[in-house]
Amino acid sequence: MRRQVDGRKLRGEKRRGEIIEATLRVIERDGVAGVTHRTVAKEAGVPTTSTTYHFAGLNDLLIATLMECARDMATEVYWMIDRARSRGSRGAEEVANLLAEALGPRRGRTMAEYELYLLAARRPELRTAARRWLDVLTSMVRHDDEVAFRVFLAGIDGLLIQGLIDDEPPTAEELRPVVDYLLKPR
Amino acid sequence: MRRQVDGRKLRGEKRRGEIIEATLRVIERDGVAGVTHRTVAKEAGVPTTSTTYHFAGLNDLLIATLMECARDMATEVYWMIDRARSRGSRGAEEVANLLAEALGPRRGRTMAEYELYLLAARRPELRTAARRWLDVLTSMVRHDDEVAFRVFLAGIDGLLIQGLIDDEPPTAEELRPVVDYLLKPR
DNA sequence: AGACTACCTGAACGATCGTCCCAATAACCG
DNA sequence: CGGTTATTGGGACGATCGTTCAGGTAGTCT
Repeated sequence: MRRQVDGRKLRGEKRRGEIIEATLRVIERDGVAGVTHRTVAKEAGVPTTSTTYHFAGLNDLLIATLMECARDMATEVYWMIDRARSRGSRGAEEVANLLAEALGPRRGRTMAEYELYLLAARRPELRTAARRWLDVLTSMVRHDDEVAFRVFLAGIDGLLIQGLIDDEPPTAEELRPVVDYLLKPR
Repeated sequence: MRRQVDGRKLRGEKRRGEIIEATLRVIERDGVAGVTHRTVAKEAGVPTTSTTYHFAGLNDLLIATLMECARDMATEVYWMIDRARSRGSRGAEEVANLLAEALGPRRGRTMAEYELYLLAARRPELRTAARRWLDVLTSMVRHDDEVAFRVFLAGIDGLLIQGLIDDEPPTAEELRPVVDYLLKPR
């Protein structure tokens, strides 16, 4: 039974985490295409070979980044649903605000998430991670609403993607009627 | 007034078109990341320098490919709407079938379209081309249904993207209830 | 203290990249 | 027919890529 952890491993895993965060920043700025050992290392402020030491290859670095990203997405959208529910009929307003935020100040992050999403489409080993936030949300909802909830999630994805190619990001007010209609029960 | 076109330019534009088609095939197979002068040239069966002659750079090649792709998408979805309308209440079935087809046999093409979509998010000069099919469809619909139609288009996009990260593509039967709910009037 | 091990890093390798250069070809114009 | 021009294609340049390697540093263990 080891009571004292290896200080070296602690620093190593800390640096590993910093590299992942730097990778995410690079993807937000330049896209997945801009991710190389050297750009990530420069962003993280570490030597080039450090990224090859902590990750078997560039592929593993992207996988680890998607894992981290998926975890963030899941907890974030979890709290979004929670807040929207607690506000009752004002839920639509809350959703519209969050969409406008994702397409405005957090636009880079949203692009990064969908790029990793498409990366998962080509690499089966990434799919469970990419699906995680969908699964988390689906498990939160009543089973008799399953179809309505799937439509809701699909609508959110579609609004975000279409909002990404707008010349200027849509405001919460513009999004509001669409979200209202999307949430309106049949 | 020139009545006789230059035969050289005709062959040149034909080859230019072949390069664009080859680029689209490369994107379907390996993604935008796999697009280089050399891979495209090999796919098209032309020497490497031919792609740099007909396009000012790799960037222009991707732009031209997105243009072509957007044109195809617009006409394709135009006929989808047309067919769905002519079938009246069976429209939902038609839409579900087309979604299943886009996620099954035409999965590579669907991935390529969304990759180019995200590319447009980063390059403003591509946005009008990427938005073309949205605009074409929006102009087809009655103005009092605008919100409902936007929700419909967003739902289609969301279902396609989510279907791309499924381990096995959803069937038309699985898609059917969701599409039904999506088309159900409020 | 000495052996051990995990972490760190500068240098370098071969491969591939975008792009340029220039000669060759062939269709068009006068 | 000679001159012009658009297209073709082989070769090469410098830059950058992923990855390897060998040596150096510093915590941990006996």
